[in-house]
Amino acid sequence: MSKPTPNHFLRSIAKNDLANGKHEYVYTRFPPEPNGYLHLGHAKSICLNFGLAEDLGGKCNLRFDDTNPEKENLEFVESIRDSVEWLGFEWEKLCYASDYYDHLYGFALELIDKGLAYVDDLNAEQMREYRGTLTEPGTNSPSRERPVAENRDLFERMRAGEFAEGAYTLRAKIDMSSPNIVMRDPILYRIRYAHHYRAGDKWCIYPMYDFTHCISDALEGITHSLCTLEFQDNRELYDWVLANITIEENLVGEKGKVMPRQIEFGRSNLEYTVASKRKLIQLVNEGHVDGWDDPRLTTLVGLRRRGYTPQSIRDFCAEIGVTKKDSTIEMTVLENAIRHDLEASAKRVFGVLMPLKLVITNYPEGESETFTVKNHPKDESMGTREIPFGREVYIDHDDFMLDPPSKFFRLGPDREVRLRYGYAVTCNEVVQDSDGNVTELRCTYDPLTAKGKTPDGRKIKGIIHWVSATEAVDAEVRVYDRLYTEANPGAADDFVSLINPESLKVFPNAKIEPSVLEASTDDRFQFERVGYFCFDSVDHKESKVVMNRTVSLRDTWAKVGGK
RNA sequence: UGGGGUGUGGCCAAGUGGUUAAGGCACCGGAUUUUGAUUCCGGCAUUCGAAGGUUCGAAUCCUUCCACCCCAGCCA
Repeated sequence: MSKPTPNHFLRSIAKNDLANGKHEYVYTRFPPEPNGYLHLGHAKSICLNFGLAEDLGGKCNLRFDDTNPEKENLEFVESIRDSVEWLGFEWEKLCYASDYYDHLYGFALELIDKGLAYVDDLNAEQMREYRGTLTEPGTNSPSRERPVAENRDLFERMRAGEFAEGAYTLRAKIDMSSPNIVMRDPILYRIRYAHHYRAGDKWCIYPMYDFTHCISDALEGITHSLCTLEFQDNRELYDWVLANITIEENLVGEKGKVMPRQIEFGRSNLEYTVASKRKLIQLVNEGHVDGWDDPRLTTLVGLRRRGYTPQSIRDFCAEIGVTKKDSTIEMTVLENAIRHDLEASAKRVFGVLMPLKLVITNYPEGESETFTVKNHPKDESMGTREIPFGREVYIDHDDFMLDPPSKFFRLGPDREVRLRYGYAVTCNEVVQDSDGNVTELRCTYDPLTAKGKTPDGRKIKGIIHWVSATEAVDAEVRVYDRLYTEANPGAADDFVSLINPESLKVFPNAKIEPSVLEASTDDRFQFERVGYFCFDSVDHKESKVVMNRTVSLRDTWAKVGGK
């Protein structure tokens, strides 16, 4: 099932760098900011960075890009670590940009001393005005020609906490008329009196991303710094910083100096989902979903709770590829990945979501039997299990119609259907309540049809699943559907109004075959003819079975118009 | 209108001047099937954003044009 390694452009670059001796090894890093939970987009980056290193015999660090204390915390760090591990990747080193604050400060001093950075007293609004526009060059700040000694003094005092937030910034002295706005004297440091979840209160100045990221890469000996397309303009600054500081050695990386190269790749979006952190926070805070791990979300914790396997997500990432253009992936690609994995690995069981009692009137009262059935139709190594059968069983409401069309291969008045692994039964009587709802079916069975046999050779097209009425386990089953009614909810003004009201259907009275109770809590099942299910990691207890539908089976009947 | 990018079937995506333009997903047929599942076979771009040009030969090279995305946070 594991696919051949896809040869995308980044892999070609890395292999080429190895082949021509530019690098002796490939060293990548996955650098999330710990300001939220990881989602599928991050999985793409994780699979890319860790996968490339794995593939080419290199290394990959997990690095927290934690330079904005106001948004970051330990809970996110732990969740991110957990998700990366869950996906099955091992980092060479666990790093934090905040561990480089001392080094970073030193490099800032170096730039000041070289006359390549200056302390500016423009406020945010003034700075915007001086920056110019997309089509007009900026103008130099009055502080731009501040003498080196004064810059150094001011910067040291910024660090010492002598100034208010926003009073000063440290800026790189590059070119206010650069066509690339990133290069118009970018801010390197800002004053923030904020507690850092890791560095505590040691600092009141914090380095900006553009200054931090390239240096972090260099310190760790990263060879290929992969990031998304929107950082393409930042690459010029990335290179500028590294070209203008002195890195004697890679302080925490491999020996020898390497100049990391930033290369960008396109993001992938999934239809019917949103990935923006802001929107996810809104969904959680306004209670539209159950939390960051709501099974309808494509956060990694959500997908995990939904029943997605790490393998399926890795396969998905391999399937969508890596290119230099942003893409929008159809939901079926993700679904195919998990179906493919679970088809091979999930144990088959019977589960009935909407139970309809079926009484076999000619089956001896008080008697019962058990059938020994395969846990997987093709994989003998998965063994067998016993399922109890008796006079009363539950079948799914969907498998009965009062007035079925001819194409409906299931049960209806006077129709015959096979109870899978058991006998053929014919429906003789339909019991309805005063509202006309079907409440019970009374059938007769043909004792000669045990175990799939039909001695007289008659064809029984319909086969349905069932569960013993006396032995079945009660369960709550949650069936999920896409969270939005439109393919690109993120583009709408009010994405909340696009939430699919049927994204969660709860079946509180489901009946499941008893063998499920013997399984471990992270086992996954195929309810035959229905879909793939797992136990809900939050609400499932021994005393109350709660299961989630990961994904349905392909259903050509539903497509024809059955449901 | 400045700069940086991208355009191959419904969605992804190989392809880097030379057989009939890989593959996956989706879709449509058909076979097998005690899951309308799986599996299996078959179909699905005379055409690569457009128009010119170079060449014996182009999705691949050149020119022009068009479309879309990103950049004016003391976020990352």
